[in-house]
Amino acid sequence: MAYSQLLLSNQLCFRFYALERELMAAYRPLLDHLGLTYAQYITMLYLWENETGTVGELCSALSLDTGTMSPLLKRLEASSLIERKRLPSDERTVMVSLTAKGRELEQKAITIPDHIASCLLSNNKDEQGRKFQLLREMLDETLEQLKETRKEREKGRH
Amino acid sequence: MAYSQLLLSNQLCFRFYALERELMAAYRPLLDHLGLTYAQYITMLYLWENETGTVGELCSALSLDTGTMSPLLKRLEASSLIERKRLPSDERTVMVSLTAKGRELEQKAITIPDHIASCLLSNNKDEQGRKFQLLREMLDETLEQLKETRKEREKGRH
DNA sequence: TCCTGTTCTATTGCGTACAATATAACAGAC
DNA sequence: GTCTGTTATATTGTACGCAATAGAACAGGA
Repeated sequence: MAYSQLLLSNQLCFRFYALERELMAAYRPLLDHLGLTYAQYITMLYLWENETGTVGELCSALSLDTGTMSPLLKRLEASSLIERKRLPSDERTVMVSLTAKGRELEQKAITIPDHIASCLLSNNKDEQGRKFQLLREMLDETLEQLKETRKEREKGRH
Repeated sequence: MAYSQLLLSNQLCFRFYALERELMAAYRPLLDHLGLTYAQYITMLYLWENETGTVGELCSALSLDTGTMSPLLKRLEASSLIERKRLPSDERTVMVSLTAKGRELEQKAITIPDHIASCLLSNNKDEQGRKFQLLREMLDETLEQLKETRKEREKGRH
């Protein structure tokens, strides 16, 4: 027999894990229509917002590893949505920027947030709106707490 | 310039995405100690709780695809933590069960939930306890809503 | 200039995650 | 018993996600 803390039904983290994948499943048909994966989508979100960015800035903003970002950017470049150019001032740095085609794609994406919201919301939208505001705050707090704990852990190892 | 709904900072889903990976990062050093990944860990959680299960039951309980579960179980079997046997009564069905070694591993795992909780909690633990109760409820509601929407979407396609 | 250490990106290897497909075993109709 | 359709699992191919490593470019000191 299992210890109660190890029961799946008691695990907050399993809920996050399952919810994240269910969310991705909600995005998938919408993003298929744009020819993007979710990781590629948030990369485009960053670029629609900032026009350009280095690989490091993208990794940092999206909390992604270079081992994920590097091939992802190559695929976006292969789709002609972005360009990659090394800076003349520092040949180590790769600057990523939108192509015309990449900029145009934003028009196709603007309906996505509303569509996802309709998957998340049920009946009484007003109450739900307040609830999601609260949820967002709790997620931000939790994320901040996790990052802090992680930093301390990593500091302790040096 | 980007549309406000497409701003990363406004996206609830990006928070889930980032939080899920930060959570996995918190688990990783603990699970490394057991020689498990998170997906393998929740599979073991299921088996510690239920002793046995078919591949389909595991997939359903953990919301995982057979394409994920099948090789995962092979790795757990290679680590001698589980056994896989086809049922004599129905040769299509594979029954998964714990080995003695797999059952023993639970002892090493019982400290993990407390450790993760300490990564999630900050100062005033009492208030945080209530907060996480609320968070859990909201995650359950959201997950339920997403699954329902998904079912309707899939029903609509047939 | 040469050496050393750092920074920035890319690559490799392993383990998910999932769509699509394959395969074997079963169940029922005839 | 054979055919047909269904069920349960496995396999293949693509794309993350991340640790570890590699490699090129830069910065500063002797």
